[in-house]
Amino acid sequence: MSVKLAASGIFVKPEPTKIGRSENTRADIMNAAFRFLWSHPFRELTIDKLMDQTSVSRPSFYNYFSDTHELIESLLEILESDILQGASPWLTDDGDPVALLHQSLAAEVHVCYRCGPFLKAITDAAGTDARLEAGWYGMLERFDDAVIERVIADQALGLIESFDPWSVATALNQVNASMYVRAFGQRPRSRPGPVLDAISRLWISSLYGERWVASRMSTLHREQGTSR
Amino acid sequence: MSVKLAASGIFVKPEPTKIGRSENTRADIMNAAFRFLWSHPFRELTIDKLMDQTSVSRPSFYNYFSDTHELIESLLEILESDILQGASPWLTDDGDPVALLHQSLAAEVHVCYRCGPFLKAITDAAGTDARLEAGWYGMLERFDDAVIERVIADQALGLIESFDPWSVATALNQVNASMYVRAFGQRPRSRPGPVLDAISRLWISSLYGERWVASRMSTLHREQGTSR
DNA sequence: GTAAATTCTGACAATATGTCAGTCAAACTC
DNA sequence: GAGTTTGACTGACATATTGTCAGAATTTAC
Repeated sequence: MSVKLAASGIFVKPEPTKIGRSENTRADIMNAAFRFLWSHPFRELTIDKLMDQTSVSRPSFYNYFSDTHELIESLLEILESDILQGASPWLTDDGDPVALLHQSLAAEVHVCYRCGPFLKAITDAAGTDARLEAGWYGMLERFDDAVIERVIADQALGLIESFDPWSVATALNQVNASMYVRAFGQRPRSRPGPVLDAISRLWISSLYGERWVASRMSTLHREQGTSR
Repeated sequence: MSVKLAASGIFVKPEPTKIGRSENTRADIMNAAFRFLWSHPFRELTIDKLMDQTSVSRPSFYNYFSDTHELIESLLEILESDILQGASPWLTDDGDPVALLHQSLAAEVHVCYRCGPFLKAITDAAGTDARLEAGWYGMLERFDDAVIERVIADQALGLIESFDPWSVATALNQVNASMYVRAFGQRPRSRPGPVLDAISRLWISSLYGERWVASRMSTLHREQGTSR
């Protein structure tokens, strides 16, 4: 028995067939949180209101999470693997780097569009807790490292101009994260098309040069729906 | 009698010579907050601890601000004018657009480096209060609008390729804001040089094309200290 | 010097959090 | 299937922070 989270594509599944109420309760809480955060900001999430949406009482929350931040952290882990997976073409595959980059960005936009309000909840929550903030920055740094690695490889091939990859990679990943939060974090969400346009322009022009940008933009809206 | 905020360049000045304890107390509180946020994250700011750093008692806080968010909002207003002022060359002046843009970005980096931890406090606080969040987004939108206006003007002159200016301007401003918070928001702060490098590369390559980037980068570290 | 106005504070009520001892139910033993 | 063990659950409590208010204290006006 696994529970699908509405409109998010994220599953929180307890042990598939095993009985034990514990794992079910944990998934129950996580699902209630995700559902709540889809229509309310993180600041309105109290443990009281959250547990009202489950079958157990408020103190039971503390059997599974030490506080709301730890709960968010658990949800964040699920999200990270989802995003990384979509971003893999450019990071790992061989082939036209500009095409692969665009494909990866499209996939990332797609995932983040689908969980925008939750993404916003994470960044809001990160500001209120040191541990979660470290977790969030840790995730961003893992993304940075992956991008840096790819940039260095392409610099060695002469595809990318030789500049300090660290600061540019950091900045580019920041663009994405902050755009997703701002554009998709509150409903009604912005349409993903223009966001992908803007992000693609920044990544491609600052890494590979603007001569590639125009060709990508024209086919953009046809491609965006197909990925992932 | 005006009080200078340590290492920030921001002044909170009560009525210059007038007596009246009210305005002095208000400035006293704002300065205490700024000082506190320089070395502690926003989440650790309680009204109790804040007012311990002033000469009056905790309930007095409510004579001046309805809560901590309103206090941050007041400090934000001071900051906005500071930043806008430095960014004016590219936005309003005539001349080589790439040079002016670089000059504006350098000034903005300079200001934001000087109040990095406070900037982080604002974004953290924005996540915990709807009104402050609206104020923060409002400020970002005013920046967006100014950039859009300039982009449209340069597109009309053929200096910038014709693309949807809204999404690109939004993305570019997001780069800056999020980089400032991440790089300068926690001590030890990153050095401003590489941050300016990365930001400049993104702005210049995505707006005017990468052929301008290299020339800017070489002179960068000599220029950065002189502006403003 | 006295009255009016403003600023300040001690004490209170409200809300959310985290803890814990004790209860309850499932599952295991024989 | 009765008794025991294990783990999940809950009511009640202690704590922390917030926001309010009536009255005290201080400044300003006359």
